Amino acid sequence: MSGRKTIAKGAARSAAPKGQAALNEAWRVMHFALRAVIAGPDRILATRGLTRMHHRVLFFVAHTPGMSVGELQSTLDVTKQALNAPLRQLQTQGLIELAKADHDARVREIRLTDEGAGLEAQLTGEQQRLFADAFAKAGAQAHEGWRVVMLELARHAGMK
Amino acid sequence: MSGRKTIAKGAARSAAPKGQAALNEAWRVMHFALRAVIAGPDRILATRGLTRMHHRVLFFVAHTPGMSVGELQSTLDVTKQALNAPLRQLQTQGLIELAKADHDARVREIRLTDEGAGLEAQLTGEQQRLFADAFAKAGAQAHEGWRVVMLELARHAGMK
DNA sequence: GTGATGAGTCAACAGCGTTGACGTATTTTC
DNA sequence: GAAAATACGTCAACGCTGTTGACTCATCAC
Repeated sequence: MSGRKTIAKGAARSAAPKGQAALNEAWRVMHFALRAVIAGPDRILATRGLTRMHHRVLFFVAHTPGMSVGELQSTLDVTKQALNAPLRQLQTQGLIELAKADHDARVREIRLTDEGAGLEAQLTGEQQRLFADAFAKAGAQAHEGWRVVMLELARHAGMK
Repeated sequence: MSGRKTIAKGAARSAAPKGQAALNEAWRVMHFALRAVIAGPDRILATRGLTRMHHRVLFFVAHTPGMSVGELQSTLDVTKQALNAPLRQLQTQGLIELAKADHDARVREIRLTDEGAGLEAQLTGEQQRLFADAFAKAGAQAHEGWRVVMLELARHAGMK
């Protein structure tokens, strides 16, 4: 690992490392990219005393309003005990609402309140702004290339 | 910024989502890609009763042989107590060696044994194989695009 | 009515990190 | 050469976040 060149930052059109070096770089870069995307939401969540678990709840409920507790549980693949506390906290903070379902009074349907929807939008907005930025600066072709490589990687993880 | 160079998008196998949909997709895809890259090493480590912390140790020691315990500690940003157990386990499994430094008998220099180096190579090899695969299937232009976008994202995380 | 289901709760515990306090060997400082 | 400072190891207490297990309660299905 010699003192090779450091990755050019602004002008991203620098020469790509070749062969083995490229593979060494890949994992590192992905790590930092991931951290960048996570950092924003985490910071916002922390100010409310919320964690990534809360974020996950907000995320899925935003995409599937009226989701039942059980559905959310199996979606997140956690136990109901692990879900209980975050759910209550989100509720008492006025970010989500639990209401009995019409068709079955046992199930409780989860929905975002206006404030919850606002927070969720803020969180994913923060992430999307980063992606939009990166895609814009990198150009359409780079965007497409990024996408193809990512899908190729994701194939191995049974992406659904 | 985007130096206009023509990148053939021949590798694109499906239509890219446009606008907002593309941003929604990005985070999902990145998630799955990450899982794919992590899955292999995790599986191998699990068969030996090792965790990601052990992996991190192997990784850094492989890149900087003779590293001291203190250096490793601050590199990983954990306490010495948190490092102690994994370090001993790796030692008793014969994957690393701790030896007194010549220049200072207080510091212990960490090195991989042959077996440790073998495991480390297997772990990163597993990851690199995935990347190499994805890059090969996606094509050189896609690889370059991927790289540019990732660096653009990573910029926001103070990549060093 | 009986039994199954969705949800919530209490309790015990496990993993993995933390802080704090000490012990020990070795090096540096004066 | 005695007194700090340093590098490492270890014991103990604790916190966070998840788990499994057992139980209650309300509601639904037959």
